[in-house]
Amino acid sequence: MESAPVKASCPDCRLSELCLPYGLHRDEVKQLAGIVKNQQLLQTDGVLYAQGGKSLHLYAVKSGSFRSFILNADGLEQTIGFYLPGEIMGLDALQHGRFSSSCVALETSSVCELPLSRLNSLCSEIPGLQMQMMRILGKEIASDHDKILLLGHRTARERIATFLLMLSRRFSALGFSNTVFNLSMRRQDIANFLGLTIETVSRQLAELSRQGIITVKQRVIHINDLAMLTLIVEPCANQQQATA
Amino acid sequence: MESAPVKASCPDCRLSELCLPYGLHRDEVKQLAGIVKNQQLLQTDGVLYAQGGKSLHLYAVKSGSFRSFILNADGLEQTIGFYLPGEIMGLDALQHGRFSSSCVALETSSVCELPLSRLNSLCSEIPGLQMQMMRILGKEIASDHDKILLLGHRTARERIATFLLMLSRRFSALGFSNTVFNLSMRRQDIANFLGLTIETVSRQLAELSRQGIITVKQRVIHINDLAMLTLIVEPCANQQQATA
DNA sequence: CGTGACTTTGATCAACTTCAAGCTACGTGG
DNA sequence: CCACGTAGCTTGAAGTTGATCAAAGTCACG
Repeated sequence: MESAPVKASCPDCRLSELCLPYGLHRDEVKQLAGIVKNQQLLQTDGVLYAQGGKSLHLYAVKSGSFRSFILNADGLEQTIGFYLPGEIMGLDALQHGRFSSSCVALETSSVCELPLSRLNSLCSEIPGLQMQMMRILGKEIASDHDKILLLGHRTARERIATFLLMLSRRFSALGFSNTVFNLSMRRQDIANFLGLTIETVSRQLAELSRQGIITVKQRVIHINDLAMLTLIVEPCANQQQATA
Repeated sequence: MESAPVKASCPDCRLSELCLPYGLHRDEVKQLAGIVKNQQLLQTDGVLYAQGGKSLHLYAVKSGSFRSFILNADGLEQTIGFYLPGEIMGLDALQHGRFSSSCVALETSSVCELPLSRLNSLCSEIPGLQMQMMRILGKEIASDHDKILLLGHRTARERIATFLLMLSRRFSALGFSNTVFNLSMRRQDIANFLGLTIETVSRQLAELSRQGIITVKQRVIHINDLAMLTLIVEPCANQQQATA
């Protein structure tokens, strides 16, 4: 399916502008590439790291996608987020050196390993890298806040719409289509992420489909009316548009 | 009520072990204190920073408490979190240099201002400070994940119990009682934070009170049965305890 | 072609919201 | 010192949304 892991090479990686090297000079990127360990390849459901485990690395998604989740006291999962190429995983372990969540591959995927100790040293040497680390951490925090917003005060319909738009934007940033994409996660994962049941997710997707806003064919989503989907997420923008 | 802002002095601050100076050597703490700007004093509802505003500082709570929230597209608030003394605010602006949330004082409160530029430089010089920054950011992320967990799959009763326990632990860490404390936030803020309505919050508090688990007198909460409150949050711990 | 995982659809039910009214504490001015 | 007004909180009754329970449908893969 894929050859043995190759030595990572940030300067040649097409994701470098979305990933850790963003904003660094050419020679600094090379320095960074020097500490990146060989890529690790995972099959579907392969565990990248497990809650409670010791953290020695951060991980950058090289290809494929991942799902992170927390096991609560009852042993039930709460999906915390999905990771696409260029995104950094394992940040929640920076607090105590142990992962407070688990992370599994949703499909055949690969990651670049970033040893924390060497990354920390390099941050001291390269101010731009430290800046970028801060940006990435700030982004993770801001994105978690969006999730809190999503789960706090949104209807099932709004949650689904937000979820689809969120993916649309991220695929778009990766250079893929923002209207046609393939969900790598199961309905169960979506439901769990959105704080809903699979039945509700299924019904809401069916409803959006019935209204012609999207077309659903298994895991393939086709967004027919991006504007309408946006209106669902921002009801009051409706009025604003009416006056504009 | 309080005298004019005084020059911050981390080495003498009783919060230093909970705040940014944690883990630093004596002389490093002094260096840090050197960049901390004068404290800023805010009255109830005073705005520390506003969503969209440019970020030049991080803020550490010196006294009092704060509430951060996001205004969504409809103009409705979602409370993201509450901050107690020693906690760092303004981290979500690290992404783009602009605040993605607003922050207001819940009571007469004071903060220490940490200029980002000087903090960054100092991080390069003091590895321990950079470590602590990472820890603080990791903690923020982990705590946001707990909030996602809370909002995703919890009943109203479990949310209230979790909220009370969360405050109990934080007050305890500050050296205050973990069973008797004063809520600085209104019911509206609690409801909004937990993704509920004020009526539901009121009813759940009344129910817990009726069962003798807590006593509510306006904003004063008395936890009578901490173990029972914990059981509400971790239903299956019930069974585990039964076998132990 | 059959098995199992995943998904969809339908009917019923419970939890939480909404709407409405009354209560409590607190501050202000007469 | 007390009447009044207001903001915040509580309580009750009715209404919705999404969960739960149950069954059938679809797809992938051996």
